[in-house]
Amino acid sequence: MALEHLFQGSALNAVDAKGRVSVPAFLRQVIERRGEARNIVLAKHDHFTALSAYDPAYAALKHSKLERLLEKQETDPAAELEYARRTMMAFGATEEVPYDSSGRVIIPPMMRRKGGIEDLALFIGVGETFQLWNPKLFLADPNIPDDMKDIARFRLEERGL
Amino acid sequence: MALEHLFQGSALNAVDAKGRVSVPAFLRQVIERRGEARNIVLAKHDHFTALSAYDPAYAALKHSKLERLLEKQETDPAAELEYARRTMMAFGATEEVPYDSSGRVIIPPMMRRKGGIEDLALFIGVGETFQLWNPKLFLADPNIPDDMKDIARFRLEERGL
DNA sequence: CGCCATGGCATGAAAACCCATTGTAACCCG
DNA sequence: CGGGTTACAATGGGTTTTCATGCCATGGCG
Repeated sequence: MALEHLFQGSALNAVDAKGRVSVPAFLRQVIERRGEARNIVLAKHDHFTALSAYDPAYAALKHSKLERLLEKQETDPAAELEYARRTMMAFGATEEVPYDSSGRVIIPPMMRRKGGIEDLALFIGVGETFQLWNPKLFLADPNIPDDMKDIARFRLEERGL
Repeated sequence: MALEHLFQGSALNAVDAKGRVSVPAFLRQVIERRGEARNIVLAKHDHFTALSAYDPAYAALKHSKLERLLEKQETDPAAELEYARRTMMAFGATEEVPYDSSGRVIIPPMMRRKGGIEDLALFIGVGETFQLWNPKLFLADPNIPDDMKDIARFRLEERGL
């Protein structure tokens, strides 16, 4: 598989009182180039207290990826259990939300809690998908490279924070 | 992988008050031969206080390389974390900027700071990618060969600096 | 009848776009 | 070989468009 259009770049946007955020235009462009949809799929990130996001078309791709993973591991019962867990997470634990004409989505309350999102959302493109972080949690996470944290700090500064 | 068209040569261009720079025509030609895009991807250089730049097609190539690496390593959690870090650096820590009809890009403020770029940008083609340097930092860096510094000095002289 | 969710509108800042100027390098023609 | 001319590159400035975001209007539901 080789996706033509990849998510990249970073931005820090405000979450308003209603839980709305502008999805950065450069990410929306990728979504709309990949397919027709003006929706994004939100999921809790596998390893981080953050949200993972992508376009609906990518969800299908993700499914086939999981299948390939299973096939590699043949008939190992533990692997099958792992597969069941992952597919459940990949589809059950997600929410699809539309963005309006000005590019804003409402982050569903459950996702907002799962991702630890408060009044600021740090968007980070990571190729096939992008992530939404609470910048505070991003800076506190020991698994994030320092160079990335510098970027988060810069984004905060840009806003005078 | 072996790219057909390689970046080579050097040039010294002005950064104007708006943060704009002309990307040298001979570098733009390589970008446009490699793909359709009229964009460049900017990233902080791994080792130097300078920027690394390339075309979007090269970014996609980099991505598929990372993916293949991951699939080889099965589902080891440590490997997945490492993959997450790498993709975050490769895509989150970069910015894609378009150049206009006269071949200029605006260097985003964050990149400008990370690369130490002030009012002059020294472009250096290094094959698969090219670099943007503050000529002052270039001349001061002990890791740069003297012959390269001579070139930088010559570019400065050309401008009467 | 009031409240809350949702979608549309208004604003200020930033970025993309367009045109004009200058210098330089390639080219042509005598 | 030289002089003139043309083409293109780099840069300055001004104008329009887009973006993020606050605010308001609308409408369904209690």
